[in-house]
Amino acid sequence: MRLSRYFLPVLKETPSEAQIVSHRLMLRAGMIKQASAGIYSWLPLGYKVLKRIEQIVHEEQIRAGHIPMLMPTLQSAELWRESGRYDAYGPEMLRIRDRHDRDMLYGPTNEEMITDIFRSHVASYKDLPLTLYHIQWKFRDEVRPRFGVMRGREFLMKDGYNFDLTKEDALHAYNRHLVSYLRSYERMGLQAIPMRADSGPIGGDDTHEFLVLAETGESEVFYDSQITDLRFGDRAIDYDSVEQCQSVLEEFTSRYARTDETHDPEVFAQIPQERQRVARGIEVGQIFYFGTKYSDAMGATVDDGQGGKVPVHMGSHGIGVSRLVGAIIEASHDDKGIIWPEGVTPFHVAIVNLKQGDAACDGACEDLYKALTAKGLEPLYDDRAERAGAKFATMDLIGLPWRITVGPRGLGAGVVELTSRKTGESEELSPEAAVARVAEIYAPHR
RNA sequence: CGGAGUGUAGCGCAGCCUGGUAGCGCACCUGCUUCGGGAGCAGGGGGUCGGAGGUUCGAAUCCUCUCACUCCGACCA
Repeated sequence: MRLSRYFLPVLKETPSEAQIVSHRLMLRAGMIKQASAGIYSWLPLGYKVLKRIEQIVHEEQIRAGHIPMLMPTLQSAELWRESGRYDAYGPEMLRIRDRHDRDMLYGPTNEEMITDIFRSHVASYKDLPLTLYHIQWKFRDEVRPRFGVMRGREFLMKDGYNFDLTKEDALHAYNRHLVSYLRSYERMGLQAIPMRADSGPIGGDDTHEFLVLAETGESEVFYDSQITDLRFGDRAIDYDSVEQCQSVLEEFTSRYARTDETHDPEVFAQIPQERQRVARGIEVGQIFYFGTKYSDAMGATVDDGQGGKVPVHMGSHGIGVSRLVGAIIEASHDDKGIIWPEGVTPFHVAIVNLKQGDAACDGACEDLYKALTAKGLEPLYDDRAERAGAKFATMDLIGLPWRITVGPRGLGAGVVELTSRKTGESEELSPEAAVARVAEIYAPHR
């Protein structure tokens, strides 16, 4: 993409409504524009990041054997009356009446709808296990939306639902989700710690929340410092293996890690003092096992193969996709702007032309652009007639992890400069070597 | 939902108390100079001061109502 033809409305000054760094940077980098309280338009740059995150979530869910689909944003109140949640959910649910006076709602979640789909089409234990998911906009009419996309009213969420014959099978689904979530967050350059949590309005017995540590997090968290040394890494995992998934769960949940909702000071005190940590975190996902709560209420049963019908065991699992955009920025920025992890960056590499209009510089940039594109990379080429400082400031703000700087001085010596946004370190390379180097950097991310 | 605020150019703000030609910085347009970390000078365009009603010769300014948004707290992917 050539910056002169892109739509990137960056701001030099910080809009006054933004309090936390991710919100400020998203506004300044031209990623979002507020439409009304807690509701945002995603401008091109923000949209790109959102799509990258969504793509990672899809890939990891599919890898785990979960099946993508799409349910609507608007739902009929009927299903919610059946489960008993139409009244129970309260004013957070946005209720709408259509022209025929039918009660509708903008879905805050989809347990009812998915259970309805399931019971319509699945009647036998032979069709289990089954895990369906979608990534769709949700609406929760928060009393007080704030922090930009971190606590919006409309938000994009991946929500998945597993259907299993037995509790054991459903707990395997729970573990499978935990593993797939760990992988997903790591691909996004994040460390998200599973913490024992409270089930809230979804209901259920077993639940973990995934939290990204950040000073601006909304939840107070308590953990054993050993947990932050854990990495899932690129280990091979067989998602069908009960043992493997179980052992990952044990590895990542055996140490103390809880939110303030479930924090137990007595247990916490048993951790060696030097390993006790109190911090703040951002919730970026949650997994639940809730047994037969919805299948009982809504009659989702299967033949058990022995002449009887049994309600299926279910769980639901969510990743806050739009919230992750903010969470990643909270976890990765400096005073100049955003620093995108390679896995989610909107463009792979910046090309900064220091002397626009100079035949040698323009030509070298064009060649770089073509060569990078040919490698399947997406460069953002700053071809504006701006001064060097302005171009650097823009690129630092929007946070592309790598920048190739092309100027007459370097070109005279046959080199361009490859700079890491994160470390600020530069190396001088021939244009060909720079392209090869960038391709190599991104190889593990594609 | 309790408490506190704010709405004036695309963004950041001043003006309001004490009514009298709507202003500053950034951004934008034109020209010249500049050109490896948000350039300088000169010129220029852009506002029914959130909305409605009222008081007044006259309202951004005073009064009433209303809408929107933000912040603190309690609640939540």
